[in-house]
Amino acid sequence: MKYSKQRELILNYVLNHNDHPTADTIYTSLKKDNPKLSLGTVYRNLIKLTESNEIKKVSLPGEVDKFDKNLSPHAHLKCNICGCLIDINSLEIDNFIKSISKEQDIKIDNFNIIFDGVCKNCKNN
Amino acid sequence: MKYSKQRELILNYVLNHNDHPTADTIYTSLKKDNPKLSLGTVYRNLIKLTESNEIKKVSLPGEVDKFDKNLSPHAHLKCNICGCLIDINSLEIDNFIKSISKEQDIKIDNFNIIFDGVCKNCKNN
DNA sequence: ATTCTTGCAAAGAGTTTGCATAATA
DNA sequence: TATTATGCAAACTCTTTGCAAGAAT
Repeated sequence: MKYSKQRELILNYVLNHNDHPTADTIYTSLKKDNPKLSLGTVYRNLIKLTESNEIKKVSLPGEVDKFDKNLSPHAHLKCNICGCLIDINSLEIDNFIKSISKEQDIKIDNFNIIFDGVCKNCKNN
Repeated sequence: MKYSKQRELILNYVLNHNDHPTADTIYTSLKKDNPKLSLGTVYRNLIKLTESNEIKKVSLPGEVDKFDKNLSPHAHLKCNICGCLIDINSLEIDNFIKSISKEQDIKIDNFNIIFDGVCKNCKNN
């Protein structure tokens, strides 16, 4: 993979944002200082960065794909109140994967877990 | 909601298939005996049937939406070998939801859990 | 010099929608 | 008769792709 300034900008954008940006968010934001940047380039680089495991893709049903700097296996919670999407890191996930694999006699290589509900902040305010 | 023959056909199709059909699969199949059926009608009815909780929608990342007659909360396993998509019904899921809600201090109303891996059949053959 | 990447625009897949007509209640 | 649903086609959103020009090795 050859170096490109565009790819560096895109990667840095994702690494510096905790809010799971979309391709279009990244494009619109970076275009301000890089008027020649094209949306195709953003898509192509997000795919490459995902394939090289520098970032992760997060797919929510009925929503545009989002990108995540958090590489560890984790779940997501979509809050119905504030609309935020937050990472859920927990040992419970690993326990769950292990016990369900054993119980169901299946092999789990990867998972996609999304909760709909209310985040900690909204729940306690 | 007014009765329609098209909606009945679409609902029955989903109820009689265990393989999580897509809108297009349903359309193509029903069109054989109902040449005037339109894809728009299929989409509109699948939305209505989902809203009235007669069927469920299953969204897999990067794949077309699928529809499911299994109304109980459950997970899915996508087998990397045979390509099948199977329902995972287990009490472990409920335990997981409860313990993670407590641990993270969040409220979970709904979930979307998809495993990638190897199904029981492929694993043991 | 060769290979990879870009910008641009067009095409693609899947889904939704506007509208006149038809069916249901 | 009033409301809801249909068929058809066009529109829409998100994403991918072909190609000639430009940048990196």
